[in-house]
Amino acid sequence: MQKRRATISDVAKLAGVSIATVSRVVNGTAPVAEETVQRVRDAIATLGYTPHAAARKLAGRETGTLGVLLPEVAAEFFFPLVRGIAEEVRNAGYDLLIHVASSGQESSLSTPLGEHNTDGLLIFTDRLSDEEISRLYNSGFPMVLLYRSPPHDLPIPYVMFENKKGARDLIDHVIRVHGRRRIAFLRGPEGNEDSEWRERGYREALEKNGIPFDGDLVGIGGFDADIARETVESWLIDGLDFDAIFAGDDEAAMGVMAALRHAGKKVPDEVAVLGFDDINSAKLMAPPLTTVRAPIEAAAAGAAQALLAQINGEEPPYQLRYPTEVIIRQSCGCSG
Amino acid sequence: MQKRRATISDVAKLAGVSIATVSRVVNGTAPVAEETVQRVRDAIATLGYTPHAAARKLAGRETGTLGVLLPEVAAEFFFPLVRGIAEEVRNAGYDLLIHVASSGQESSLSTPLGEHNTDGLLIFTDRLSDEEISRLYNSGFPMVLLYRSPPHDLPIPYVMFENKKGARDLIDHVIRVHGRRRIAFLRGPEGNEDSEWRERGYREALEKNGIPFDGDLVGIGGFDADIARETVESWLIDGLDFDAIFAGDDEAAMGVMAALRHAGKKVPDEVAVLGFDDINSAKLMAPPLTTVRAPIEAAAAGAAQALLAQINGEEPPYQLRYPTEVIIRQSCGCSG
DNA sequence: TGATATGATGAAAGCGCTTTCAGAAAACGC
DNA sequence: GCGTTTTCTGAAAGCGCTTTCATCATATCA
Repeated sequence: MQKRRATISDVAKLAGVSIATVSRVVNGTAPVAEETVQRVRDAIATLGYTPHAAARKLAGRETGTLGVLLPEVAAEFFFPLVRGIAEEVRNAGYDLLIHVASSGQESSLSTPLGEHNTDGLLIFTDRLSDEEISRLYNSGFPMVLLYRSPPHDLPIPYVMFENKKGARDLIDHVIRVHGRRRIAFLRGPEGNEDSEWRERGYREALEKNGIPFDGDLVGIGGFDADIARETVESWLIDGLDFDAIFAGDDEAAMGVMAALRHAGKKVPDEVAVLGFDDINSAKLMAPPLTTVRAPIEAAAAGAAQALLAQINGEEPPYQLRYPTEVIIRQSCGCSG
Repeated sequence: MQKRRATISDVAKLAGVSIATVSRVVNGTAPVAEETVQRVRDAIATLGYTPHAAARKLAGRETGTLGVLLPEVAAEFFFPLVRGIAEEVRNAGYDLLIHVASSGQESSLSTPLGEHNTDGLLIFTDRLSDEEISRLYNSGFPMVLLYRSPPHDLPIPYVMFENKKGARDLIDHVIRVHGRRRIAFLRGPEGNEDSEWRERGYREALEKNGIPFDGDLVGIGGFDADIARETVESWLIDGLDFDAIFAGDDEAAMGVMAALRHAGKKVPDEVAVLGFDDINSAKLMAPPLTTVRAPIEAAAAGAAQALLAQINGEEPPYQLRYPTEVIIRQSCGCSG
């Protein structure tokens, strides 16, 4: 069934030239006579020839593909991210190898990604151990980290949002404008840096406004709707007193709203709800979510560019910090 | 900076064996003396050797990677899909090459995917022309189609949901149980087969219950929250009369709810809202969305398995049809 | 014990491509 | 006109690996 696919020598034979010439017209790496080009083109067309990627990579020094390491979790957050990367990578003529790290396999980027198989790595997962990252870095492998800073203070480029400032401004708003003082906070996944910075912003805003930090008002949200929902439900059962909840991110905010709604608590009258990221559905929630806009797609594209720059031997920016912006909608108490 | 990476011959030299032997211990393709194995293992460890994927692919006959062709659009729908595929593919020891087709480039799967570069393709996009698909099929290239049937009745395996039945049952519910009769329908993207089947189910339910089909009640939703929202908003302005909206999918349902809420229409009292897919946020909407559950992840995994089977020379199932199930929540009028 | 299977290894032939390196042909310079 | 570029093209050397094929011990059998 599977007829042998055409190779470069088939094309060469048909066109009556050498394989070197075929390679040259395919890649445009050297001048070839117009007439010859035409003959080769025709041969390629009639044979339906496609260059074999592996052979190409082996012969050339680059693999022509970039890897992305993603955690297993599904989140709306991911799509702009992948889109931003894919766009940039494609424009640069690279392929994108995506590796979704399962919780099972720890730092095994053994087979798919890694030095021999990609020209560079975009790492967005805590699944890769610090050691592995150090090892890759030390071998001079190009990479950039997404939303986490490098281990051991290694000078690996990374992209981050202005989490602290965004969170601070957001909390400040709900305190100053809406007079909230019992503001709860839902932490993201264990060890998540975005979450740490957001918490710092939260604390700073509290402090700035003379509100003492209360550990009881901090729970886990895991940047996940279901987890956040459970936390809030248990708070409700415990009779915890709060008049606002900063959910950590928008996904969690969705769970928070569901819990509140289920318990008959009015948002924002009784409890203000605040998110972070401004994912697409934020504006569609009931009530529309007041949140902080993080330029996810732009940041992802920036990361890809930094990686590409690095591969091309340029000095990439060490840290890419993307500005955030408070988006006022109605869940804080403002009127639409 | 970039020190030359260790190759198989470096390992062979260090271990004092031939490269053939190294290859054998790495792949376990032939018996090797225990002592030799150990020496080779040590050499690999001290050199930090990783096999070069391209070389491996070139030498062996398989590329060891599977391609997925995805449309550019971001949807929550996507992630379970990718997860299902990634999981299956990884378990089978393959890499996953993801290609996000941009609207710009038509059917150009020229470089990244295609015959020489992957062992098989999972196609989920209308970006690939029928001709291209036929061509690939005729060259015996393994592939499976996601959520679309093959062009020209080619026997290409494909996976689909029981869209019609799900939609029919859903609409039937809202008619019989809640007495709605002016049920609007929002079509998905132009040419989308899922949407076509859902519409058929919608019409069948209408017919079965003696409700004449009314073209005015059909609008475009594009499986997209923003588009759906606009359509409903314009309906509201036009004063269109309806007491239920089947949004086509859950994303669109979210937009529908936002439009209705904005106009002060009560859901479900004045207007029932129905979705399709049962994405994660469906249960978190206000009110929780009555929808049809489509086993997206399972279907994706099934598609991957079918592709793998095909690659291994087995006869894959021609059509994989995944059952759907109506999920009653509150947006239809039922009480939680 | 001689003949034969068995186990462990190396040599070497590619896989399909890119890329020097050179040579032939054509164009140029004075 | 004859040396010198400039264009165009082919031969051939790998890229790092897998995989026969062949070889040489060693183990097994009658």
